[in-house]
Amino acid sequence: MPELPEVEAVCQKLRRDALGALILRARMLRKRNRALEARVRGRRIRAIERRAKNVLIHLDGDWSLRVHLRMTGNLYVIADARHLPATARAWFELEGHSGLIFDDPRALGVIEIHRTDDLAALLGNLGPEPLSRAFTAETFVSRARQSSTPAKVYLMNQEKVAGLGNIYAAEALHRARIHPARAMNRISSRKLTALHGEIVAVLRHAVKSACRAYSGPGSYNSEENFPVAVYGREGLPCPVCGRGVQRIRQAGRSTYYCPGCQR
DNA sequence: AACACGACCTGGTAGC
DNA sequence: TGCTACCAGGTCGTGT
Repeated sequence: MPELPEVEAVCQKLRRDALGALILRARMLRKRNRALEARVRGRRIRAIERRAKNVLIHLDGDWSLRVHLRMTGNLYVIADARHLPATARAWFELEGHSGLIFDDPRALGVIEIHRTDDLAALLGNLGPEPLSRAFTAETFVSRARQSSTPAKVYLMNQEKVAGLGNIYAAEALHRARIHPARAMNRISSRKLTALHGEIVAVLRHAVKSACRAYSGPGSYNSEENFPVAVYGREGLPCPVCGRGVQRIRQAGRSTYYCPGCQR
């Protein structure tokens, strides 16, 4: 479900609610994982960071949890650890009876424990963080020009840009006026540079919206605050030109775009 | 190398 | 109401 902005909101809230907390015990609820349960017991949460759509929870003793929320995952602290949601995947009892919950109705998410030192290799294939200095227009454009992949599919590839998903890839392409099926190496450098800027702008805006809207349990309603132009709006008028938004299928996913604006 | 597709899971909703 | 079909903000492995 969540893309970079929603995962960022999860991390920021988790820092407020769980940083420094001691894990008294853990329980994997769907499928037992005794190694993980034993390894986190008695450790304190020392840092929480996001890398692409992964939540990294660093513990004492150079152990780290990697959580990927995939489509429906969520990670939050509840005041009373006994009140588990029915869809909880994992439960970490913290000091003071509170609980860190990995909630995941569709059970597509991932939770693993690794030596902190091993994370770099594990996540080594991910592309640059789009909100970091490493994501420059120059490197984005030069890499893009070497690929014949359709623009939307390219943007969804985590090895090219880390953290974009179906919504914000579509929105960035709409703002840059690029057709989602256009091969990257057939887009001008000028337009690719514009696309780079729109990726950053869309994500910055969406992070703010997601952080404002997110409150823990429940869904990510960032759409309430982030004004989507095309995503999920098949048949509705494009807010820029008024033409009907179209939906096509790319790599098994729905892509929304405006046939008037995007060429 | 680059792409499409199914698998992984569950739940919500539209249509008959 | 009850059934079916299809949809969903992600990623991986396999096949062409």
